[in-house]
Amino acid sequence: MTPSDSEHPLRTVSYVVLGLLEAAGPQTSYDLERNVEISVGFFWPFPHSQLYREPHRLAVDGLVTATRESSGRRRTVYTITDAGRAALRSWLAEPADPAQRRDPAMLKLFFSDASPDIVAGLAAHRVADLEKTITFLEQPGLGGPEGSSTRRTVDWGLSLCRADLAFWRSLLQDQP
Amino acid sequence: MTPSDSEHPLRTVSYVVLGLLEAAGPQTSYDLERNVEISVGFFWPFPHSQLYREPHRLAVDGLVTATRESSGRRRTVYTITDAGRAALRSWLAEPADPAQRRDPAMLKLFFSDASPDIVAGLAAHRVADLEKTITFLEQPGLGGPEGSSTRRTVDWGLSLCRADLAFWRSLLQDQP
DNA sequence: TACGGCATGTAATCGGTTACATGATTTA
DNA sequence: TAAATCATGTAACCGATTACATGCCGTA
Repeated sequence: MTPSDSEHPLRTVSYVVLGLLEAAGPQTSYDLERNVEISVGFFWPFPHSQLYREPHRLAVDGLVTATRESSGRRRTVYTITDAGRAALRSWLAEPADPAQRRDPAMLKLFFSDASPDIVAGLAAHRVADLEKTITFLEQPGLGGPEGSSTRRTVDWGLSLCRADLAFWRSLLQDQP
Repeated sequence: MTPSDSEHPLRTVSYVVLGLLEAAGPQTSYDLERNVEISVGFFWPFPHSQLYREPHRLAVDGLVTATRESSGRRRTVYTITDAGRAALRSWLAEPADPAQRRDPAMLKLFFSDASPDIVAGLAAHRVADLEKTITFLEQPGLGGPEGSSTRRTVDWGLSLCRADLAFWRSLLQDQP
């Protein structure tokens, strides 16, 4: 075992950084932020400060290299290393942890017996939000070419949003 | 404004505690843990330590009362107060924050271009997990009577899991 | 009455989030 | 050239999670 690996345990954000560097080439933290925003961040948001701190950590462990511009904005461009690629692939090969859903509206519905009159408004808001999201995801060309991984992500988002929408709509019908 | 309210800002877990105390009556932290486990926790898990610390905080602000047994396990039973009920209802009436989804499997799929051969295994695991979950949720009588809020929660979980399952299954078919 | 597991609680770490701070480009 | 916004980064707080620690209770 080389001394460069096995330092800090990696978290989800680590693999997001590694994955984006692998998929879209060397980037600054700002580039990462932009790429997250239009892809992963849509269903797994990070505050931007994580995208500044995390690559720095990865550099310490040798999973990325950092080169800082000597003039101008002196920004840092990160590049994935072979060790980084290995870590990424190893993570990809592990079984995935179970999914979590955090839906405050659902929570309120669950406790709505304490004031049943809120259900209609809750559902109406949820329906409007989901319709907006679905419209966004249905933009032609959003996910890229058929069969690409970004396209699959969008399709997945769409099907889950539609199921969610159907639920809240049926709730509206049941108690108008 | 009385001095007892308006202290700490409340978080999601606060309302889960208040909601459970309102719905299921006075409880100990352990009772809360059990109730979370079979309901809310199914889609919004908390570590048990939160269910010990949070009611304590709520007691400080007068949203619950705490009575400690003087013998035996000396456990603390919490009861929601009128102020607590008011806080709960006020939260219920506010518009809900948008839902978040955290799905590590989806993340791996998104980055799977770095090693495409993992997709089949990923999908297979996901399908198996989702089938197990769905079987669990389909247990007759799990959600309680038709039209109850727990029942609606279960129905919602079912429809989302089914949409998720359909997605991963179609992925398996596309690339066997 | 001894033992094992259930129940109860607390302490400390670790990471996410918020907030601040500054410099570089662009545009009016 | 001044103002506004974009880009870049850092620091501190706060809460969630992990881990520990202990005591009660049922059972053998």
